[in-house]
Amino acid sequence: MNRHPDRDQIRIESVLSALGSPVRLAVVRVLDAGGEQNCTSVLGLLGITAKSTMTHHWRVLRESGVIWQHPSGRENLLSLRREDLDARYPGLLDTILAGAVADEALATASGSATAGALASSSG
Amino acid sequence: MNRHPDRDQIRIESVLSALGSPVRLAVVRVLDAGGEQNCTSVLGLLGITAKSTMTHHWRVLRESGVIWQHPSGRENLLSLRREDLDARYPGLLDTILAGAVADEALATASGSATAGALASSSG
DNA sequence: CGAACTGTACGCAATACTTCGAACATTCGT
DNA sequence: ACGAATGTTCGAAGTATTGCGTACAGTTCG
Repeated sequence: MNRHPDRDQIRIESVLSALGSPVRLAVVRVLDAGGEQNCTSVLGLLGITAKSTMTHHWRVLRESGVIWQHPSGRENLLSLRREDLDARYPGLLDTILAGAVADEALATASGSATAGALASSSG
Repeated sequence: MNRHPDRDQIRIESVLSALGSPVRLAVVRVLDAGGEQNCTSVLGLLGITAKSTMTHHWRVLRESGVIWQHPSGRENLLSLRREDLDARYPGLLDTILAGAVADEALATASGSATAGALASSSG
């Protein structure tokens, strides 16, 4: 049921497409900062209210090879596939993550309300 | 008329979203390998037949800050915004480009017909 | 077993993306 | 001015994405 792609099945187009969404990029940032978490935890840090909406995004991130998703008890733990992504595309994840931070610095300069959510998760 | 974003206006989400499309990623690879070219040249290397379709993609790439597009005579020359992208997201472009090559190596192992188009442009 | 908790599956509506053809604007060569 | 070449703009069709609510499945605790 998990449908994780093999490491060699991961494609850059799918990864970029998955991370091209503000919601999913935010998810990745949360996972990078906070490590393995359950769906509700990540959901709480975003502006999405419906769980079914996020189930869709987990799916996109999972099937593109960006995240692991493995059940633990009644929870479904999410984590970054760092090892695989770094192996296939060295530096990509860090560059994108750093880019998101850089973007935020410019966005806050213009005045953005949603920018604070991720900034607070790093402290 | 060209609607190029300023360097500080570029956002990683837009860049990733733009490059998440197979067609546009291929365009970027062609521009990286072949330098400044006109639309028809790039169009010829892809499987798209309609010029109006590519006009849409130029627009996406241009407005996301990935390419420059400047008229020269009756042509419209396309080129990568390497300096700006490298300044905003150091290493991102090279990593993605390298990732596309790496993907192709795995894709050709499985047998892909479209893979050859880009491989030949790097020689 | 039954209740609460966590997350998925399905269907639906709104929106965006992708692609194309036809018509138009601009430039170059004569 | 005329014709060829290069792209853009517009309108339209097909497809994909996004987000939500409801219903459902599995786990934990009493």
